[in-house]
Amino acid sequence: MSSGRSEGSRDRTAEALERSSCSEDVPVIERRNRSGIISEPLSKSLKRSRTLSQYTAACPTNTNGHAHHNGETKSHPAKPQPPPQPQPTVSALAAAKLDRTLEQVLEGQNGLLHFAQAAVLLKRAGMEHMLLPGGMGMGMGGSDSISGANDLEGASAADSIGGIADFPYGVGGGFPFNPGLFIMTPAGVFLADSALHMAGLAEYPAQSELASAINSGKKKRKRCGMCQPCRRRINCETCSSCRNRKTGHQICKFRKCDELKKKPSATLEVRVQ
DNA sequence: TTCAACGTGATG
DNA sequence: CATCACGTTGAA
Repeated sequence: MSSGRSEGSRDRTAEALERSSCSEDVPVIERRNRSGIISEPLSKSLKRSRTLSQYTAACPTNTNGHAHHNGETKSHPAKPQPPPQPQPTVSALAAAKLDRTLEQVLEGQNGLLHFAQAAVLLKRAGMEHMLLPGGMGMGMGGSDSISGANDLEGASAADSIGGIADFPYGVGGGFPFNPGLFIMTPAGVFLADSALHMAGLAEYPAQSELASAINSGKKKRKRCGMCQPCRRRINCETCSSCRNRKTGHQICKFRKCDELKKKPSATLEVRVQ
């Protein structure tokens, strides 16, 4: 049980450092691992933490100078943008992007499709008419609009669709989709798997998993990457989780995502009818 | 394969 | 309720 806690003092520094400066300027303590884990800002996936734009655009391709890190943990004062690769054709790029998007969306959102993304996916599946009768609204026009993360970001108006009240189509009004196809969460509106089936997207291998995951609530959830704890980059090394990391396999208490603290069921608000 | 971390049951 | 411990997942 209470094994050596001799390390309590030595990591005080790290803790203090972090405490005093929320703006991580921790030059020294950036690497400690081998069960000392410290520095590594969450798992790699969260290093490029899914910022809002990523939730919607889900496209880290740094092509357009649209580097726009929102809540991105800016550990580096000035991030030197790696040289953009020579752009292929727009359509090729868009296609690649879409594939990426799908993957990332499927993974990143715990199986929930963000509305904007869903729209794109549906469109890709030739169902855009279902979403947008006139091809208007939410910033997605023709296929050309897919070419940039911009429009998706624009579409990320969905992000601000905090509630159904803001829903552009007024559920039950002109909205062409069965509301039951959507899952409302505090983070936005997502497509339920039934909609994915309709869109033929269920064929994606991950989909069935996700579907069952959603239904059973059994899938490992991911940190949101945006809450305070998520943005914390240093383990306190003093909490029980840190102390018992070897056996406990738990993230530092101070880094535990707020979303994950909640019960999964509390996050998934499924609208039926 | 390794490692970080989530889920969950057991325990105090 | 907090903590511990283990199994497991998911990413690198």
